[in-house]
Amino acid sequence: MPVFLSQDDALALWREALCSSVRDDGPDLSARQMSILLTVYTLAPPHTVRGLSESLNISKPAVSRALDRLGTLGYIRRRRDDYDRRSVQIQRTVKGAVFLSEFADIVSRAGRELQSPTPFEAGVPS
Amino acid sequence: MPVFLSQDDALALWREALCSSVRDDGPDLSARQMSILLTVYTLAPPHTVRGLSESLNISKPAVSRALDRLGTLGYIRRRRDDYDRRSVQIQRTVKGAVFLSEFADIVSRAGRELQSPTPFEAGVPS
DNA sequence: TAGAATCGGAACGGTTCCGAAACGAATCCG
DNA sequence: CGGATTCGTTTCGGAACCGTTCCGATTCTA
Repeated sequence: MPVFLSQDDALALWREALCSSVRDDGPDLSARQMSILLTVYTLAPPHTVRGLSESLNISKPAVSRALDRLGTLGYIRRRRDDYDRRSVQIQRTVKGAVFLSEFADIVSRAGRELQSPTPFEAGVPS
Repeated sequence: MPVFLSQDDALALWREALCSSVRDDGPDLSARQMSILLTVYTLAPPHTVRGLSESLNISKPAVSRALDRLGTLGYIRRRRDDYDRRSVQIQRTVKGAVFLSEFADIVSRAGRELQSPTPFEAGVPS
């Protein structure tokens, strides 16, 4: 079901979740790295370097490097495709699933704690 | 008003919004950089390097460098505090407000489109 | 079977980031 | 006044990342 968020709520939700993750010493992933990780874990496989590169509009080497980083963190694994041995399939790991599960909790909690009154108007500088 | 999100919805919302931003060639901000930007724009001023460093559990030089990056993008501005000239106040800019407003729209749209269309749209092998 | 196309990744030079330590400037305090 | 403290920034060596280009391996195709 759809969820309707005002601009202020959207930013407050994002801030609360992101700051919580940062405060708890979560890995400092870039937007690209996080989007790759989420794509691999929430959309149907198979996931390849080329597919991620095209769907996210990122260069192939950038995807490859992001996978290096996510692999170092233990969040994904590369596996050669047996039917097309040029290809590599990106696979999920238990550690990555745990990380995203905890992250989802943080986002859920941030949503639950949303207050209606705008903390401060997102306006222009004085 | 609180918003209740299941784990799956939380991750789907985050993925859809983040991937949209990445696809549209949005700046590849790290979690730390984005959390600083959101804090400056959605919580009441004044914002200082030390305050951000403590509230986000990041080292002071890391905050200073993140502000360099956000300043280069034109999203924030530094301003010497006239009452304590050791301090620097982090100020908002029109460009930063525009960026966050557009980002909020992306998040809102992602929420609105939750669990509606095309569960298996991407990455289907040819 | 030979050539073209596709796959992921390595090499390259340049930029950005990290934490620790040290810094100048400004303020506080004894 | 003068020493201690606080503030933000700079420096350092080392690591990660960027896009471009190129490469070996594999598969497709004529």
